[in-house]
Amino acid sequence: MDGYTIAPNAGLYLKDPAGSELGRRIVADATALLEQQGFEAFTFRKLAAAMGSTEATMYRYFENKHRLLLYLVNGYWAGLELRMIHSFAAAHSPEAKLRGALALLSEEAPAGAPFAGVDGAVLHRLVVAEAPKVWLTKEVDDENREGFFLGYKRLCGHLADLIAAVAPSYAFPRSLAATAVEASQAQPYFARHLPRLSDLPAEAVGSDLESFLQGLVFRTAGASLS
Amino acid sequence: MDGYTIAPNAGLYLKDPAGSELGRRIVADATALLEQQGFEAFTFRKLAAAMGSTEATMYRYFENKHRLLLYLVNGYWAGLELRMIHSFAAAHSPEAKLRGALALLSEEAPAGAPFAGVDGAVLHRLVVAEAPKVWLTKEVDDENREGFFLGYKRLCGHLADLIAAVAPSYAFPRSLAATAVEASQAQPYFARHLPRLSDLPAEAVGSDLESFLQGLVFRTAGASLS
DNA sequence: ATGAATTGATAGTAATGCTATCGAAATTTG
DNA sequence: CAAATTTCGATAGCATTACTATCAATTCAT
Repeated sequence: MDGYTIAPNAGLYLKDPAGSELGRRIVADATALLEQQGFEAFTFRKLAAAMGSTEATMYRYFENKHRLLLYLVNGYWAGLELRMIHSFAAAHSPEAKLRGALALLSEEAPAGAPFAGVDGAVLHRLVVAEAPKVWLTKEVDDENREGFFLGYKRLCGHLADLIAAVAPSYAFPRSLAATAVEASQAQPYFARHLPRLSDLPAEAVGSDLESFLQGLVFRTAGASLS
Repeated sequence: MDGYTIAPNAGLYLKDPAGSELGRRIVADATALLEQQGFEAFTFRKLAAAMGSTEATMYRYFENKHRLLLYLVNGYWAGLELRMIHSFAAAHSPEAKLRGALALLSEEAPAGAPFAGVDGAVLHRLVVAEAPKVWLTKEVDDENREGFFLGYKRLCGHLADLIAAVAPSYAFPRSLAATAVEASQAQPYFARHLPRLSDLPAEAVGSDLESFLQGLVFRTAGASLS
């Protein structure tokens, strides 16, 4: 957020949307429209119409809507990583860092949005509902080679490192980290839409989610909980 | 499989594909083509061409490709539930049942396919790669009301019941059950395509996945591992 | 054997994803 | 300040997709 920026976004756009007013409006309006319509129903035509521009212009910034979604999702993860790193400064033990990281994952309405003019809660809902579609495609391997998933991998990496630090003998720190992050996204969604798949309340999930995640990670890794 | 069948598939088709030779071929060929092309690139036209029939005929069995996918995914889960229930007969304690259930979840190439002429391993890969798309849509709530996710909810329900039996004081049995099932699907995918998100080997994931899941569930719930 | 259901064949429509061209406006550069 | 370049809006167009409709041939049930 401040000063240095983690930007694993290169290659995701044709023209950097952060570099122009129009580009920033595309990102902001796209986030809102994507969240409201869902990825399948979202089109560049609708987006252009909604912001009084044209389809061709959208294609000048992003190759297609899949890349646009990837850009947004990546920005979300990069923002989360930044806040996570920031939170590490206040913690002194790896246990405390891990606890803080899991608390961050449990926030439904992240404070600072990584994009200007984008509501953090809306972006969060968008990511929860659409992010898996970003890697569940036949192009995963190509896109992974191009570094399009670095944001997510780095976020999980921090968590995995902390788990390994807290419980050096645990055999699956990366799997556990990824599982916890996935659960932090899936559980609130299930709580709201498929409540039989969750014990969390449909709303104000935050604190329950946090204690679920803490238990999941600390106990599985074999470290005591504080 | 034998005798009584769990069939939460009503409403997913326009005409029961299990009731005709053509219908069964549609299901079998669709599974193969979906797995090979991915949901986005898959079309009823291609399917019809591949099996020497016509697009219109596909639409006589399924409203659209989303419903078809739902039908396949549901069948997969129903089949898994059946094998799980079957495995319970051999186990005597809830611990043993839970352990057996997690072992089943770790199989990459399930033995008995729920559809005639469908390779279990192919269906498994299809479900891993496409299943989340089935509930990550704007129509979740409607489709949930129509019972389209019963297969998955029941499967997770069995697991949650066992967790609750094994660790009655644990607060999040359902969340843990769903998280374990999700991880059983996501981890092999990550191992193969985004290996930094997993500690499992890219292939022959089975036994490592099983020990990861066992640890995840038993230790989180607070029961000892056998 | 006859009526009903099933399928194939073909056509057609609206929407989607994407590319191309052109000129006006804005911005940069010399 | 003028010229060159980039940016953007406007419009058109095309192949594909998702889906519906119609009709005749065939199969199936009674």
